[in-house]
Amino acid sequence: MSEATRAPVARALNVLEAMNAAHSLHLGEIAERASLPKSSAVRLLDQLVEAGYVEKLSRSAGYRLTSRVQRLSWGFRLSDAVVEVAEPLMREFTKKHRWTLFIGVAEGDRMIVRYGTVAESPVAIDPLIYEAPTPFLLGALGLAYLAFCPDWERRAIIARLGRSRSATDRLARNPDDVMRILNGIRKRGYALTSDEVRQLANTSPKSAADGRRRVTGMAVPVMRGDRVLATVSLRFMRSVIGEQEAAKTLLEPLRDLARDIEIETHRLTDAGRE
Amino acid sequence: MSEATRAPVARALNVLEAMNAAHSLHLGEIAERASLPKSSAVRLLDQLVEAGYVEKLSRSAGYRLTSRVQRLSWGFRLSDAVVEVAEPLMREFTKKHRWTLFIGVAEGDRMIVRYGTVAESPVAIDPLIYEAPTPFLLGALGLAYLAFCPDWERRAIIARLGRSRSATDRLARNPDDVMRILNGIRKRGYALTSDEVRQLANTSPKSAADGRRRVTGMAVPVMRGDRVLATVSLRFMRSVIGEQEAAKTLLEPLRDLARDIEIETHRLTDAGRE
DNA sequence: TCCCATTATTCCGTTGAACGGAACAGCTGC
DNA sequence: GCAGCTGTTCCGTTCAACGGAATAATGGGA
Repeated sequence: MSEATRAPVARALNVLEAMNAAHSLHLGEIAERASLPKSSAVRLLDQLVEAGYVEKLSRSAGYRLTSRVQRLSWGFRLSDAVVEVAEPLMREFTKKHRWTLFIGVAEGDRMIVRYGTVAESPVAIDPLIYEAPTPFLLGALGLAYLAFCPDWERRAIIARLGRSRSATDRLARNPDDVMRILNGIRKRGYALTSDEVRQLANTSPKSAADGRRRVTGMAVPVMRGDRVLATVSLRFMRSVIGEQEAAKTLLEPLRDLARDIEIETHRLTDAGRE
Repeated sequence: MSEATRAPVARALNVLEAMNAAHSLHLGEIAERASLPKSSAVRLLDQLVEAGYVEKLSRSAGYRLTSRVQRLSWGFRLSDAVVEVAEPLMREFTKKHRWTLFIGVAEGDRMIVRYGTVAESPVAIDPLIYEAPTPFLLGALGLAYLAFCPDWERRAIIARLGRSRSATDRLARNPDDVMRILNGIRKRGYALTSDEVRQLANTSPKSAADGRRRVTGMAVPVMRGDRVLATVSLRFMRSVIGEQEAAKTLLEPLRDLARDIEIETHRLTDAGRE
């Protein structure tokens, strides 16, 4: 028992990683890549065989991963990767520019806020509710998603929203209005909470959306090909900085942030092994 | 300490699987899905966090998988899945029809024999060498691959073989001959070792291929869309059963086998979770 | 605002599983 | 046939894993 943390699970996972990275799957190489004595490697491999993740072929052929290893990462989606890489970048952004950021992903017929830099911002605007679902049409996050997602996806979502029981979703009943607003967003390159929502809300007298909101969200998409992986929204108070000025000074950094997230996500999910 | 195998690694892997399958990732659900007492679940989750596979968000938000889980199955390719599902089906086939089967996948500029039902066959023809690489042009396995793979892939492989130092690969120097033979195979629906190889070998006087081989391979592809995942070859002795008769009596079962492998592979790799 | 039900977290004594060095066995190639 | 290498098995030691129970935090409802 020499040095590093004697933790069987970490070692076993190291073995699995080693097998995923290795070329040949002989005991020697596995043990070496996992930095384990061979006797330990054998024991752990036996357990992995027992558990069904690894198959032992023969003495000479060594071991092989089984399809069961897929179950260990099935649930990890691209949207999780985006959020993961986005978090540190978002914190950095907020430390520099003060305003709070939120990132959201689409899930079914609504946007889910997955992270926010509330703790890093000196300006406490919104509380952070993890995994908070918000209607597509009520915030910059959702509007940005709809504006930049592929056409077929946009049609599908809006059609579904129109059939929804929720009052806010039913703003999508006039697809023409929605499409006009989304076209404006696409042309401009970013979504704003206030004006677009106000426009939609006015079509329905008793809307929950309040035209006099003090806080505005400015959102841009994080793309992957033609798909929108997530949208990032910058929240600022109109009493401090007007929308014009916000767009002038903050839009560029916000777009850079989105681009950085795209690049890092790509590296994280498509990168080779080793 | 109650019942089942007290093995930390198996438990930890259960936790990971549970997290991949779960909807919400609160301690309660994770522990329940993994059939663990909560205190154990916490301990294992801590280890997974420590090892970087899981992230703890907050008390209320629970846990989340990190992108690192992908490393646990990166190396598992479709070609591995094919071989895995093929093995029991091949054994069944050989028990029924006596002759030995081999399955091979393409890897770079050669075919790799990944499994053979040598143990199940009463007729000992070939030894089984796991992971044995064989040249593309020297066996039914490789010829079947080349015949049925997409056109762009065929061109690429043949071009590369033509540049190879190996004498057998260099049979691909006359692409026209090769293409003519492959066309024949495609039209017929299966590849044979003997005649095609003899034709190629004759173009090069001192070839390793022996026209008087006693054993013939009859190979069909296992497809996925337009890609060839693997090829399966039936090996029989010409002294016992002629090629005509083999095709008449064994081709149909062989094709059924290939189809079954295709179906099962699809189920294994595309199936939903839970 | 307080209280209660629910859920997460921490503690701790016990125990058996994990550990690796070393001896042994099996295969390969010279 | 022998030498060298690689995988396998054995075994005494030790400490990490274990889970029940006490404790703390949370959130919802009145």
